[in-house]
Amino acid sequence: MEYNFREIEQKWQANWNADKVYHVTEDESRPKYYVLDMFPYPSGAGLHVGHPLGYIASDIYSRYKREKGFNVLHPMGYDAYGLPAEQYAIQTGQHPAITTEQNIKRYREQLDKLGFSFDWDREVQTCNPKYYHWTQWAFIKMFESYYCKQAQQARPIAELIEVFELQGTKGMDIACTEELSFTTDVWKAKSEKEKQEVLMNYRIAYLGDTMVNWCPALGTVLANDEVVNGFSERGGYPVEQKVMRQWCLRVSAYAQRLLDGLDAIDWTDSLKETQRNWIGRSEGAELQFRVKDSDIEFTIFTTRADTIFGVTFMVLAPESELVKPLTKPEQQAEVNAYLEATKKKTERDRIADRKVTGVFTGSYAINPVTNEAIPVWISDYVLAGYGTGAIMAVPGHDSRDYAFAKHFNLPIVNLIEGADISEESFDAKDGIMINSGFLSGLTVKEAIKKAKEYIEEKGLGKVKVNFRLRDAIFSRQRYWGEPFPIYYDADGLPRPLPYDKLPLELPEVDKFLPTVTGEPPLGNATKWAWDIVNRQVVETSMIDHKTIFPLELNTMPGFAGSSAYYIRYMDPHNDKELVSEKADQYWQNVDLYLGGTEHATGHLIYSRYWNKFLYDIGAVCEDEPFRKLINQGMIQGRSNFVYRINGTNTFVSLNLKDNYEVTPLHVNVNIVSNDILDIEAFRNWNPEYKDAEFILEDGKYLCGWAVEKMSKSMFNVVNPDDIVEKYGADTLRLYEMFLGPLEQSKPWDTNGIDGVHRFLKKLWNLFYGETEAKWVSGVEPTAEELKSIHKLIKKVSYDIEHFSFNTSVSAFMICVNELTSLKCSKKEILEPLIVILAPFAPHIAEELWHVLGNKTTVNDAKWPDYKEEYLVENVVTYAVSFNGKTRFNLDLPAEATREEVEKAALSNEAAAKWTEGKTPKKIIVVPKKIINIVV
RNA sequence: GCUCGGAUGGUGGAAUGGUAGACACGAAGGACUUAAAAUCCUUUGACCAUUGCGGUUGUGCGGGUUCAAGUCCCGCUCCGAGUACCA
Repeated sequence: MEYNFREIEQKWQANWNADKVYHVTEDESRPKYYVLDMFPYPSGAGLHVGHPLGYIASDIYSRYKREKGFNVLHPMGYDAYGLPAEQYAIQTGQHPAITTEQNIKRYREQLDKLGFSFDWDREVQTCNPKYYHWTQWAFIKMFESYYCKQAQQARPIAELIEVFELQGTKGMDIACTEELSFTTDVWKAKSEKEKQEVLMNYRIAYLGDTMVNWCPALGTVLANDEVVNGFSERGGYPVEQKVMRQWCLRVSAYAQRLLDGLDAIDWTDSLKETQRNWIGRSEGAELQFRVKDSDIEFTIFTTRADTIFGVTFMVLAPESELVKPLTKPEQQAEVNAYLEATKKKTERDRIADRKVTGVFTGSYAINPVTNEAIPVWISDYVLAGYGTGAIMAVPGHDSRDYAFAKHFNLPIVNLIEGADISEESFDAKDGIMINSGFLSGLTVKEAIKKAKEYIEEKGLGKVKVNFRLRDAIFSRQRYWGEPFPIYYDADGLPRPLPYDKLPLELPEVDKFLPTVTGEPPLGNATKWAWDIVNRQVVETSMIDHKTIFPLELNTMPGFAGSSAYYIRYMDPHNDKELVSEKADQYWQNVDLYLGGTEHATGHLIYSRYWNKFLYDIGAVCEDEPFRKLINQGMIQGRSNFVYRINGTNTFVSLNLKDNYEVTPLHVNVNIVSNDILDIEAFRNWNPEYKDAEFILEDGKYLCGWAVEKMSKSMFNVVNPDDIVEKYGADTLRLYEMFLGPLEQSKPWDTNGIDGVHRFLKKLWNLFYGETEAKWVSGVEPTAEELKSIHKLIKKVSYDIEHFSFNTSVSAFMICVNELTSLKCSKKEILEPLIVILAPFAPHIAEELWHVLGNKTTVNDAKWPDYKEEYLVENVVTYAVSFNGKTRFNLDLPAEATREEVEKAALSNEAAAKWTEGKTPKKIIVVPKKIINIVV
C-alpha cells in the first residue's frame, strides 16, 4: 500500500475541522501555554513558501506543549488595515474592504492546507468593528489619562484636574509636551477652552504640533519606523519634514519602563539591544545660556558637561523657536536664505550630502561658567526633535562640531592632556582635563560628575536623562484605518464619544483620495458628524445645527490595531470589555511569540507600550506582553538564470557561457529542477522563447543561480500550494524545518525536498507492505530497537525545547532508517515514534495513530518519556590518543573501572609504539570515551 | 561610524572543550528492469597509497590557554543584519 498523502491530509483536515479538535477554553485543571504568531497582513500576492516558516515552528511547539499536558492557546488572525489595500482602491476604485476580504479568504485557504492547529473560533480581524471597538476604547482611555512620573504610572486626567484646583502644578512631576508651572489661582482664572489646552499638554493621547514625516506621494504622515532612509517603507516614496497638528501617543513617558522591562523578558540579546538603542537613554545635563545684551535665556542638553570650558560657539536647529528672536537684523537676509534652503531638503538629501552648512545669527550667548561671549549659529546638523534643539559646540571633542568649526574657521580648544586635535577631534571619554578651570587635573569621568554637581549647586541647570524615543504620531490622512472616536465641539476642542457608543464605524466614501480642500479622505463622507443630543452619527450637512459637530477626519495608523490583538484572542467575542478578568487571569500573556525581526522598533515597542498602559489602568494583569520571543529568519528566493548570447535567441549552458558574450536572464524557478532547465517548458513559458536554441553540456541545459529576495519580478516565487500538491503538507512542514536553524535566514531551494518525502514513505513502509498492513503488536522489542526509539525521544525532547527543529528532523530520519534495517514494525516501538512525530507531521501521524487502533486524536496523546537504561551500551569504545592525537580504538565492557581502562590502554600493542617504553606522565580518562595518554 | 550576528565539503547544514563533516541534497558506480521511473546498495573534504592495511592534511587569517580547540581568550580579514548628524 502506498503512502497516499493527498487522501490522508484531506481526510484529517476535514475531521479536525468538523470535530473542532483545536478549540480551547479556559481549563483550570491544566496549566496554560500561549503560543502566538505575528498575524499577517493579507496582501494580494498570497502566501509564498517563506511565510509559513514561523507558523510551522509555532505549530510544532504548540502541539508539543499540548502533548506535554498544557492547555495551549494558539490563535490566528489578520492585520487587515493598511496602505496597500487603499492604494489599490485608489487605482481601481475597488473598496478596500472587498479586496481585504478576498485576500483573507485566499490566505485562509492556503493556511488550511498546511494543517495548523489554530483555534479559528478566536480569529480576529483588525478592520472588524467588533475588534476595533477596543482599539477605539483604548484610545479614549489614553485621551483621558496622564502619566505621573512619581508613581511611574498612567492616571485618570480627572485626578489631575483636582490637583490643579488644589495646588496648581506645585509638587507635580508629569510627563508633558512642554514644562508648565502655574498656581491654583492662575488655573482657576482660565476659561474652559484654556483649561482644555493646558490638559492637552499632559494627556497620553494628545493633539500636538509636531514635526512629522510627511509623504506627499501617499498624502499622509508616517511614524519614524515607517520611514527608511528618507523613503516610505510602503511604496518607497520620498518623505519630508513638516509641522502639523496631529494626534500623538506619549510613548516617551514610558521610555524608562520600556527599557527596564527588557531585563525581565526572554528575548534575544540582539533584539533587546535594538530596542535599547531605539529608546536611546542618555544621561547628561541641561544648561541655561543667557543671550548677550538681551533677557532671552535658552537651554541646551549635553552629556559632556565637563567640556564647558571648550565651548566656542552654539548651534540651533533651523526649526528651533529661538531662531527668530536671536537673529539680528543685519543677519536676517542670510538666515532667511538658509532656512529656505534647508526646508527644501528632504530627510534623504540631508543624509545623502552631509555637507557642512550653517549661518551666523548675529547673537552671542554667555557661557554660564566662564562668562565668555560665544557666537550662536544655525545648522541642520542639530536636530529640532532631540534634546532642546540647541547645543553647545565643543569642536575639540566632538567630531561634528569639529567639522563645523573647521569649515567656518571657529576656534578649537583642546581640553585633554596630550590629545592631538590638529586633524580630528578627540571624542573618547578618557584622559586628564586641562584648560578647564576647576576641572583641570581630573579624569574625564571625574570631571563629568563634578561638572554636573557644580551646575546643580550654582543653579545653572539640572541633571537630566534624555531619551531618543519620541512620541508616536497617531494620525494618518487615510481612509482604510480605524476612525478616531472624537468630535470637535463649538470651541473646536476635541471630545471623546461616550464609551457605550463604540465602535464608531468607518463611514462609506465615494472616493478614497483627499478632498478638493486637502482634507483626508473621510472628508468625502456625507454622513460623518456627531449629534450630541441623540448620540448618533448623522449627515455632515447638519453640522450648522448647535448640537451637531464634525467628527475627526484622520484615521489611526497600522500599529493601532496590532498593538493589543494578543489580548483580544483571550476573549474574542466579549462585547462588554476588552477581556474578561477571568480570561485575562487565566491566559495572562504570551508565553512564546514568533515573528520577524523587522518589527523590532515598531510593533514590538508599540505593543509593549500599549500593554503597559492597559496594565496601568487595570485592564490586564501583566506588565509585559511577550515573555519569550523568537525571530524566525527570512526565507529568501533562489533565482535561476539562463544565458542568452547577445543579439541572438540562443541560450548557452552555465559552464560554457564564458566562451560567449552573454546576458543572464531570470528564468522561472518552477521550470528548473536541480538547476537543469526544462527546455520544453521554457519554450512555452514566454512566446519570445518559442524558437529558442540551446547550447547544451552533457545533453543538459544547466542554469546559474543566486540568492535574492523572493519576488515576482525575479521569477523565484514558490507557492506552498504547489508543494503541497506535489509532496503533501507534512513533507513541506518537515522540509521547511529541515532547511536550517529557525532563526537563520536562508534561501528556499526545492532541491532536497525529496529527502524528507522519502523519509515519510519509509515510515509508511514500516506499517504497510506492498499490499497489506505489516505492523504487529504484542511482540517484545529488542534492545537495539528500544535503544533506537529512546535515543530519538531524548533527542527530539531536547531539540524542541531548544527550537532546534532541523536536527529533530534528522533524528527522525536516523531512527526510521535504523528501524527499517532492523525490520522492526512493532507497535510498541512505532507508537511513541508517531506521538513525537505528530507535532511535525500531524496528518500522517494522525492516520497511523488510528491505524494502530487509537480512537482519539494523536494531539491528545501523552508525550513519551525516555528511559536512560535503554541507552546504556554494554561495550564502550574508547578513543585512545597520545598527546592529544588519536591513535586507536579500544572496546571495553561498559562497567570497566578507570584503572581497568588505563591498564587496557597501556597493554595494547599499539600503545607500546607510541609510549616508546616511557612511563606516561599523565593518563586522562574522560566520560566522553576518550583516553589521552601524555608521554 | 556604532551595535549585533556569522565564516565548517560541490550545496543546505551537524558537532554540552573530547574520534570534525551527523542528516539531507547533488555527483559517481552498481543491483532490479526490454527501457524509463520508483526502489535498494556502495563511494563521496582534500592529498598520497590503493592488491589489503593505511598515511598526511583539514573548520576565514595570525597568536594564546589546554592532555585535547570548529568550540574558550587576544589581535586581524571578509560577509550579513540593524541603526545612524541623538550633542
